[in-house]
Parts: sequence; structure tokens; C-alpha cells
Amino acid sequence: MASKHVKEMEALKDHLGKHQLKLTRQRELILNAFLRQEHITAEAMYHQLAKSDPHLGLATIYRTLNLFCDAGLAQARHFGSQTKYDNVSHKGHHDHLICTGCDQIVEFENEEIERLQEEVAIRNGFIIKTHRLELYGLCSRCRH
Amino acid sequence: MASKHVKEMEALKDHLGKHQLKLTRQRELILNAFLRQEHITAEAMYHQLAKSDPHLGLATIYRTLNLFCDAGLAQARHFGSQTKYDNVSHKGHHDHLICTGCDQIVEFENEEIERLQEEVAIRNGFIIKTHRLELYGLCSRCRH
DNA sequence: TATCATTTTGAGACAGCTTATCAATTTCAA
DNA sequence: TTGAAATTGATAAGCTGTCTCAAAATGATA
Repeated sequence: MASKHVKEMEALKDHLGKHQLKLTRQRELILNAFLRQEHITAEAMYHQLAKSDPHLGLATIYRTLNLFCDAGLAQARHFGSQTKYDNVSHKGHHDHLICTGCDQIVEFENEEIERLQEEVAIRNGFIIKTHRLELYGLCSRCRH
Repeated sequence: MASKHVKEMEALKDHLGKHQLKLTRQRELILNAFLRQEHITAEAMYHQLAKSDPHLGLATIYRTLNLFCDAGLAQARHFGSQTKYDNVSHKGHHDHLICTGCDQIVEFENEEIERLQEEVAIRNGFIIKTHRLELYGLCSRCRH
């Protein structure tokens, strides 16, 4: 029954504590559901959780996912008219190649790019927590 | 009076010709305004053009910017709840270092990263038109 | 240049996604 | 246990962007 996501739970509690926020049943519930995903929309999570908790409100899902973003557990990404919430803890960070022709998304990782990002950050006195890299263009099929 | 953006104008005419579309006063007007920007939202362009053309409708701006996307002159990018239209002919991408402590934004460019992005794209059969790279973290002051 | 089928426009209605509102409930420090 | 403060759920409201449609503009053709 106990969650396997102890580290993330601690991170959330830490954030809550630092901001005079409270740990609620809904927040625990949504966190556990969220951590099982790689990325998900609020709407999708709403329907998914409705099976076990029919009275969990959509607004609460949105609020909570945005809270996770503040806490550094999630990252919002806007796609067309929808927002997807990425699970930051999911196997490192993956970047995205996005085809503007067919909306196909290809995920990739590139250590060399990550290393150079780190370098840029250090040069500017920054410590990176997360990043977002999206390459927009046309995939081989959409190029005609 | 004549536009300096001859090449883009030709590209638009070419697209129009191939799709049984017509060249209108509004399309010329919006193209010239658009090409002066690096990126802009439909709303911003609406207000900008309202000064000289009070009766240019917002729907027309949206339709025309989407047309530019189809013609390969523009590229839509979703940013928060808004859509920004990038001027594809504008080269200088600047990427961003964003401090989550004080919201300070530092712009940077890194040719090596750009080169690696290109490499990743090619490996996946993509042709990049634009990209977006944002590094989130803490600046030297906010690190405590 | 006049004709006219076709496309485009402008204005507002409409739709989808997200946030704001607010009374009722829950949390948690004392 | 108590009570101030935060949170929730339901729904209204807000924001972007698209659709509708009558009127106007375009451009191929004569």
C-alpha cells in the first residue's frame, strides 16, 4: 500500500512545509498517480482517477499539477491547446523533436548537449535544476 | 513604399498560386508587419496594426498567420496559453537561462549546442526550423 | 474593361482548456 | 480539542483561437 515514491513524497512535503501549504489526501493521491506516468494531461488524470475517486474535482487536479511544477516534480509543456505535465523524475530528462506537420513527437537524449548546457550555466554563475529543449521542424514524411 | 521582403513575398505568392488562394491587401499588409518581427502573437499584431488599419479583424490575423505557417514563412510555437508565430527568416536564436529564484533571464548563444541539435535532427530524419532551449535554475545571488 | 464564380473578410458567436470564486470541509499547530 | 488558515468541489468566468455567414474583393475569362 505504501508508495514507492518516497523521495518525491519527501520533496513535496519539503515544498509544502516551506510555503505554509498542507498535505491533503488529494495531493497524496494525485502525486502517486502522477508518478506512475511519464507525462499526462490534467483531463486524462481526471478520468483516470474518477474510477477510484469520483468526486475528485478537475480544478483540484489542475491546482495540484501546478503545485507539482512549483515543487519541481513536474514540468508543464504546452501542446496545441493542451498542457501536458511531464514527470521530471522519470528516467532523467528527455528532450523533444516536434514535427510541426503531423504533431509527431520524438524523444531523445544527448549527453553532449547536456554537458554543454551545464558549461553555459557555470559560465553564467547558474546552477541548473531542469531544462527544456524542443526542436521544431518537419519529419521525413512531412517534408514531402 | 515597396517592401524589402521580396523573397518572402515571392514565397507567399508561390504558395497562394499552388493552392488557389488569392493575394489580398490584408495578406500583404500582415506579411510586411510580420517580417519586421522576430516573433509575435496574433493579439499583439492585431493591436499593432489597429493603429493604421482599425478594421482589420483578429480572425483575419489568425487566419493569415496560419497561412504563413502553411507557406513555410512562419512557425507557430505554444508558449504558456498563447501562440507565438516565429519569423522563420530571422536567424539569430537566443536561448535562455532562467533563474527560478528572482526570475532573471540571461540570453545566450552556443554554436556547439546548435550544431549538436542539428545532428540529432538529422539522425531522426528531421529538418529543424526553430528551437527552444530554456535552462531553469538558480543564479549566483539566489543560491544563498 | 466588364463579368462573375470563387475566395476572403470582418464581426461576432462559439468552443476548448484553464483559472477564479466561494461556501463547506479539512488540516495541523497550539 | 480547538480554531485559524488552507483546501476542496462545483461551477462560473476568462482567455485563445476557430467557425459562421453575409458582404466585399479578387482574378480568370471574355
